[in-house]
Amino acid sequence: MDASPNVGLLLFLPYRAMESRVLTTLASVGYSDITLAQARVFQRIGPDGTRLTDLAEQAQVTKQTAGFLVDQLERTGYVRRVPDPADGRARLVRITERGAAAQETAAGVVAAMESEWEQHLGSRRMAALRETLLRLREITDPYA
Amino acid sequence: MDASPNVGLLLFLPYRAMESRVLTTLASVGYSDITLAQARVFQRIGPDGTRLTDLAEQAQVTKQTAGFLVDQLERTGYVRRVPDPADGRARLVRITERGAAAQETAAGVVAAMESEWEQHLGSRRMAALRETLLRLREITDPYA
DNA sequence: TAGATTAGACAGTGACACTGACTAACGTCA
DNA sequence: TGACGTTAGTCAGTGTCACTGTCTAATCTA
Repeated sequence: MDASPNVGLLLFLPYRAMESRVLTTLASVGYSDITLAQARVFQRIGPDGTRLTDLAEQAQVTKQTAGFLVDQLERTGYVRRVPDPADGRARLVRITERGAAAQETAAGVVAAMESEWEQHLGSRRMAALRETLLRLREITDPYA
Repeated sequence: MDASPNVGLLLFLPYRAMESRVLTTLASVGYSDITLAQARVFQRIGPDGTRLTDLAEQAQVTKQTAGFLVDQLERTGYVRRVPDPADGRARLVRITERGAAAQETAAGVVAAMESEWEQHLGSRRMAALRETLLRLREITDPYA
């Protein structure tokens, strides 16, 4: 198993490396009050706001869990809830200015790490990787 | 972000798909008392047994957490602890027969899923994916 | 043999994630 | 239009996971 790990595990290793780099960088520049689980929900919020139920579905957690995480994000000022004009039952989770700033920082880290990978793999392999993963997504992401 | 998700997220999606398929399959054939966190530790156990500290390092959790998970795996009969002949302080975590049976089932699911992916991607792309991920591992896995 | 290191356990705490039960708003259809 | 099923979200309670800090016993080193 160490000789040739399965592809699932091989996918996980770089994913985890990126995730933890993003989080430690965020913490080091002042966003130390955000956790992994919060980030996973946060990154699914669209530019015009997203409903709690949709966030829960995409992050594959229950509505209750998503609500709990959004509570925390709201308390620390990264998001706020506003009524959904289209549906009186629903509310939209929107990113605040603080949230947008954090998002920008995170995007920078992601870009930097991707370029490190490209350095190591070569741009051709990197492009092929991206394309292959997009294809794989078709059969592994129920929300694509 | 939905138009072109970052590579980190793209890596995560198939990984999660495989992980959850393995777990649900295990549960459906009688191994319903194993959790995700336990599985992550379990799959790092070598054929001759592995020390708790090594498991903790590879799974990137603390010794305490690893010990907690091994406790559970021991209680449900997947592993047992035996003294390490080479070091009186240490004990080796070994896979039991029940554990080996579960491991075989899991390996079957992984193989089936990989072949699904190969069907979808074509064998050439699949081989390239595997090779690229192995290269990426060099710079993203501290325990490679 | 004294001192530093290492393997592992115990206690306590906080973060997630779940099920189940509930309210309120929406949509439909007779 | 009003009863009925559905959907959005919350509240309460529970179990799992992962952490820090502290401790012991065995091992290694000088």
